[in-house]
Amino acid sequence: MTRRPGIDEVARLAGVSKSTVSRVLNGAPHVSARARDAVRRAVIQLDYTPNQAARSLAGHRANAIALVVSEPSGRVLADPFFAGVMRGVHAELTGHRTQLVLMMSQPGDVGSYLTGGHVDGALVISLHGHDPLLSLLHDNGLPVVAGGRPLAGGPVPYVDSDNFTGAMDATEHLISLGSKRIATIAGPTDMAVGLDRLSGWRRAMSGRRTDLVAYGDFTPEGGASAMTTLLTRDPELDAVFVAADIMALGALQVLHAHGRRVPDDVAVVGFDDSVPAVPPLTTVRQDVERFGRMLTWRLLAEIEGDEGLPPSVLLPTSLVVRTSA
Amino acid sequence: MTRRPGIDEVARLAGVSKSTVSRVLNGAPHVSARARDAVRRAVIQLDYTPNQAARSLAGHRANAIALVVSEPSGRVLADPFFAGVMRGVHAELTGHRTQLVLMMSQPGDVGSYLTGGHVDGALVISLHGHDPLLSLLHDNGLPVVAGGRPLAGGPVPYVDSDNFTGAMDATEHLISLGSKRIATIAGPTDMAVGLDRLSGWRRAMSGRRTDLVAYGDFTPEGGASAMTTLLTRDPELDAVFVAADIMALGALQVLHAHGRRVPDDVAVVGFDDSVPAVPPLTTVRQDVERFGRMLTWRLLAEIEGDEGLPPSVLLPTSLVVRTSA
DNA sequence: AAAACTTCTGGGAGCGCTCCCAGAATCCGC
DNA sequence: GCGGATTCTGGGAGCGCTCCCAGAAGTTTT
Repeated sequence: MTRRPGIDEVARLAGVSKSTVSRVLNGAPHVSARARDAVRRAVIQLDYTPNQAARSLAGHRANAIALVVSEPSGRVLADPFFAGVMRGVHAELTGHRTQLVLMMSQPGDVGSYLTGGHVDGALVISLHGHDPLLSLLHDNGLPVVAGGRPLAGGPVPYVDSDNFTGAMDATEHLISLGSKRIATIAGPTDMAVGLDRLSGWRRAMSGRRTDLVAYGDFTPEGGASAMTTLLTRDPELDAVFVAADIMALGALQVLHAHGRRVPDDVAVVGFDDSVPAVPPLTTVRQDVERFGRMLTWRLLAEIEGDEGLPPSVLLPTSLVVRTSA
Repeated sequence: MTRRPGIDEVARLAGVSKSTVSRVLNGAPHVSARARDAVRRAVIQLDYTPNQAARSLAGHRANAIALVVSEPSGRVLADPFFAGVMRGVHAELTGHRTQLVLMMSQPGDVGSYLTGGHVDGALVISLHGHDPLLSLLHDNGLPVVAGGRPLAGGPVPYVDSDNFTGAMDATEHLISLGSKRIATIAGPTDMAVGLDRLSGWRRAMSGRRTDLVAYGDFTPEGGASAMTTLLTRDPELDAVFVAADIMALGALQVLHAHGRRVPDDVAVVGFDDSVPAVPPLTTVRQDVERFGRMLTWRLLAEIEGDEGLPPSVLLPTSLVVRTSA
């Protein structure tokens, strides 16, 4: 490993001072074209890369943001939703010389690291219940944006999909198909995404029986056991709104095992448009990559201290009709 | 944002010198119990967190490793395989005060950042063809471990699943079931994982016709179009070994659309044991979390400069028989 | 009891940048 | 043409740590 050149070697080669090299590197004003070119050439010739550590130390900036997955189990990592968000985050980050540091938070352990100035801001997703992480970070002055509305409320801006409307649309579609006994497999009740999709279902179901509710945890297994419960409670049910495609996968397996044909016997609508299934799922699409980009854009703006930002953003969803309903 | 306490404030409060505080923080020897306790108390009282930037700068250590996803498309992020690996990586990292920096590499852009001393080592996964990234990093003296055997060979240690044997087992299972016309949907030919699984199929098929091969790119869509091709080439085929569950999902959709029952008309075996499907897939299981842990352990050992390490590791696979074959 | 270690401790020189300040060069208006 | 504003440039003081060195304190050996 050959020693890396430092900024003064670049300065020497370019025939200018460290200060000028620094200015060029950071795109600061007040640099003559001649100096700029000389520095650029020297940088290339030496294959110079600035040392991030020194930069952070001197510049009081970490040049990194954290993506905090507030879920000990790591369940969310396996979720296609998360993968899409991450792609979006990454897309928005390119060109910003900002690194992405991934953290999985076991409640209580991550706070001091984050507020310790190691990152310039944090994206927190998959937040459960009244996790104090968000307010902890916010109170410490760290720019934070939540992915998904935080149940606890509070001053932290968030980006979310319009889960309520999406769920309502999905359920209305089921109703328009003539389904009579419409059940739902809802998400966890300690997350807004679970609650909101359930509310959407309830809203669309007003005037009908709304007792066919079972809960899953956004895993295929959870969807499967919820489906089993529902089938026991009402063997005659003829439709299910499943609050996540990933749970629908499990539900479909159970339905199949119980000899129900989809959509003939039981119509199924999912949410997310994230997985291919047999039969292809009618589902509510959300643009997860856009979600990730929005999240990141919002955080970077927060870090820059931009004014007049929307406190929070709600992204639209759309129903995609395929064969499962 | 209140100013963070520095190491000298801790030193003052504990009544010792900066040097001693530093020793305690880094678990260095030659510190009296009295001094150690005093420092520990001061750290807690001040809620002190060391500044990583300063630490890296002074210590010539970044305290971070990179997980490089060598795939511009970001396809791999949506793969459950990747999610599992990441969980493993994270699990192995806890307790190592080492951060995980995620990078997606567009060929050529990542090298200089990585060799620039911003990370202590790199995990490179989803490597295609003869991507020079690996040798670039290695030649620059950066500890690297590849996830999946690099096609280009070379001196870089890797961790891989025993794809060859797994594929062979899967195919032999199909043969033992009495299938006569066994096709395969193989992975990309510019990745060892694609090649090795294909070789396993070929090996098991020796003595039979091996022309029923179509290629996919480890996406459901790729699996679907490969299945369509195969069905056109031989409408009578009665079994398929699909080199990834995620592709099997697409293949299943196509089989269903073409009126083929699984497993009655066409038996299907997948690889990865990563997705629930209808019908439940017979597949080759690999322990992806273990894969990630192994990868990380190997890299950390490499960074520590441990001697006598196995150059590479091959993890076993096992056939899980369910209903699709 | 002195010599020779060993354990512990503090001082202080960097690590490679950024950014403030002050000075040099260049520009402008009247 | 000359003062004043403006653009450019270099010097150098940190940023908050680690780690080397040398000295103090304590232990063992001869």
